[in-house]
Amino acid sequence: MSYKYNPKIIEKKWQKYWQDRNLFQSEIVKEKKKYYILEMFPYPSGRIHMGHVRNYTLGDVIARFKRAQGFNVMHPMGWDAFGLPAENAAIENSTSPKKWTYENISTMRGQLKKMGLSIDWSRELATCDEIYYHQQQKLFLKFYEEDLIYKKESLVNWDPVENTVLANEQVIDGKGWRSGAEVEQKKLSQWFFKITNFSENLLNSLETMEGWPEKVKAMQKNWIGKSFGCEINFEIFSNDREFQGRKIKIFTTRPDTIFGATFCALSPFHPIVEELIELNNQIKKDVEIMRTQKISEESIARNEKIGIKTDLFIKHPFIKNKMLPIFIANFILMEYGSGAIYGCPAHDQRDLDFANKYDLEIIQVIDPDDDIAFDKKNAFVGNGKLINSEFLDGLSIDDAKNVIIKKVQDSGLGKKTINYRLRDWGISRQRYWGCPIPIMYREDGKVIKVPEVDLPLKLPEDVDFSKPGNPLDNHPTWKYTTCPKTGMKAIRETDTLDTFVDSAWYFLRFCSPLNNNKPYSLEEINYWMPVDQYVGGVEHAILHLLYSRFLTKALKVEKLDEPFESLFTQGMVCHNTYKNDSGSWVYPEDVDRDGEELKQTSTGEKVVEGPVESMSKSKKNVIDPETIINTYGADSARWFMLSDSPPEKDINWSESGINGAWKICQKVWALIIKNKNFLLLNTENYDEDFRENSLELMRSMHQNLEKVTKSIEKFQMNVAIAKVFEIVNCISKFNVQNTKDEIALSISLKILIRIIEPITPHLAEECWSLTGSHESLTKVPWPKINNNYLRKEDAIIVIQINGKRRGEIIISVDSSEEEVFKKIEKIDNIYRLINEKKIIKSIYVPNRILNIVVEQ
RNA sequence: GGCCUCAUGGCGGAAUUGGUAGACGCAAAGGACUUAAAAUCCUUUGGGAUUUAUUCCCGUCCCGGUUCGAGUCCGGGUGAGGCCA
Repeated sequence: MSYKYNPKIIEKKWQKYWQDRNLFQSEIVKEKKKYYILEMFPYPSGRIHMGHVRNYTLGDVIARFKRAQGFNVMHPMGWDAFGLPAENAAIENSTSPKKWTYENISTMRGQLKKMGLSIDWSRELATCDEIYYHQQQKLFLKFYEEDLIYKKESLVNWDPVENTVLANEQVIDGKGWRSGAEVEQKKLSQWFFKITNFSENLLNSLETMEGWPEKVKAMQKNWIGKSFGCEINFEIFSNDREFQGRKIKIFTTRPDTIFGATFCALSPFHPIVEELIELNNQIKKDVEIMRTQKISEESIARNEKIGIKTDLFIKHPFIKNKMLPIFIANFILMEYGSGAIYGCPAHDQRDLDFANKYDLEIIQVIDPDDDIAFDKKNAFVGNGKLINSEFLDGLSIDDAKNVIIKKVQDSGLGKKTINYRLRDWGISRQRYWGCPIPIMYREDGKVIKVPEVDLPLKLPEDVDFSKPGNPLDNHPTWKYTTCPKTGMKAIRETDTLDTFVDSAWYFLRFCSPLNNNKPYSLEEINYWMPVDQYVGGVEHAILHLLYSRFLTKALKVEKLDEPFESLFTQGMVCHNTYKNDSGSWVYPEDVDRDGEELKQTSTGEKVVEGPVESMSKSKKNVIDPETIINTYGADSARWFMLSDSPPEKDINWSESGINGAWKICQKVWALIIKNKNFLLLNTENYDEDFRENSLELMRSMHQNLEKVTKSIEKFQMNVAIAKVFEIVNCISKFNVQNTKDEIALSISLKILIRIIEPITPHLAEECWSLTGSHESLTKVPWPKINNNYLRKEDAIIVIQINGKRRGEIIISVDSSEEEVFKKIEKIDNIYRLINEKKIIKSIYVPNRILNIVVEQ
């Protein structure tokens, strides 16, 4: 047998072994405790990348670890397979999105299998499978009936050249990514999920979700953005009888500043504005320009604040004869509050910028608690006491809010309101490669559901991508149909569903992926859900995770309220970037190190090393996982992904890192081969009665075993790896002197093999086969930690004088303070420091530290 | 601008949650083996001082505090990152 470990042959061998025996197939076993481990499923872009390797290695370690601990583990895999890139590929390579997607899936499935993941492939699904979107269409109709889905006019990014709707990420600097045309805002009728019905629920549940990172919970909390505010109805003052005396409902989160209000601003989409533009051509022109601008919170913050002055005023409710001018302003969202605000320039930066621009009055109503000077450029938004505010004077901001809200309510002017930043979830996409929406519009104007028996409503395959716009809409026949009840002519909905809908329930579908009658089976869900551990990138902290939580709640599946018990967000994989003289990015494998100089192999150009950044195709700082697996083996790649950096932090890919991983795999193999005769010893009943160096070995084995176990549980894979190193070092140094030692060594080697299985499963199985066992290591339980070996006979006690470390002693465990004192008298260095000095006090922590405080 | 994280050797990072700072790995240097290289193995490695020791001083971004004792807790600052503006 060779001392050199050859992963190429051995990894293939065990992958086949696992597959042939269906070792990772999972089914309900009522008497066993279940464990559902899930990693965020990949988009089938073509090939796996290092981010996937890290993500799925982490999940697989947990899956294998939990299996070893006796859990009934489900570890499925699928494909987030709908989406825009398939359409882009279709246009570029004149292939069909379906063909492109399934080919990619096939490639990537092969790559994942090469990683040796313990996945239950019998549960594989792709969201573009008819069987999957068939069930999703049923869910759509269910939610439509329950009034959780509705249609309304909404703004979209419109590319006037491509004649198509753009996703936010396709708008770059306000221009279409492909055409470069100025993107316009266009109103389209679109489908929405009433996620806002669940705002409070989604917010409250966060409190109880202990398995989630605080960071992610904080992001979701901000996103939902609950705030208390006040609606106040203001009366319009105008010379025009049309408007005079009418009311405008204004929303504010700062009702305390009402005496500092100096203007009113309306969204360009406000109903009053609709009337105004009919009367005044200039306003109409200006508003129309304003309406084409992108309006989002972000762009509002960045864009210049622009207002259109109207002839209207509102009457201040508490200051007699005070009139505030009404503007139409580009920084007011119709979707937030009531689409109308009053501006208090002294205490809101946005309002101040606006007031300065249009030369409006600025009235300070808050007197800062601290001596902070503020001026015409910087609004004061800190804490303070009310001034210039009549009956509010002298109150704190919070008190003033309560008083004014009460006053507003008592006088019938308005009411206290709770406001959420969270908007309803727009799920319409004017795209082809997505789940068709099972709705049709009858010629009499009625909206008709496609009957369940007619589902799935399939995507047509003969589509033409050469024309701009939505291929479904352009299809010559697909959208023309007839109402099944009346026979009237009808036109199908040509929007498809946002791919976030696909991924918001796939974790439920994994429980019964082949069920053709229902989206999910209750029995399976009751057993498997919730997901015990979800692992994925933090970039999905808000949308995907919030949508998944919403859908789970909306489905009301018995007691299931939250889908993911625990969440872990792993860091990214980074690499150095390289640029050549011509300024273009260079692939790392195309860089040659010639002493200090870097050269591009293919062109001979000089190369400059740039900063370390997350791997991305655009910067070419990518390493292909398959190349790495072919060269070093999957086990080395897996080891590297877990070592060094904590999983939640970014990891930097390095040649020396993967080399180190390769070396340790070889080292373990060499260690096992060297001692393979001892592996055959029967160690079943030899767990006690070790002495001297074998006792030493057993102690460090069990101490480290405990640390490995706890570290994996805490997701500190880098620490677990460090402890495995210590175990390897201990065993390597061990000298066999008698038969007891042989047993101790044999036990230790078997522990080592068992605990590296989650990390390097192929290597571990191969080593295990040398023990004479004919069983897969995956069936062998995790080693038991024997507490006898954790207990020590001696303790090292650190001696401190006045808090400074002055030495240490070794003394039997649980010695008293007196015994420790007795012992240190014999130590010159310590004795000389405490001798003839008055001991003021001493602090003794048994088995750890003795601190003696002496008079200086 | 608001909220939230984080800051430890040349590098990635440990540290029983207030109790020996720098585990483990990488890199580096020296040595062994070899005709040579690779591989492997051994030794050293936070900085400084000296009397080279069971020595002393400094040291976890900076300033201050609490404590017998602070990388860990509190206050202030600086810097980096994230989310929301």
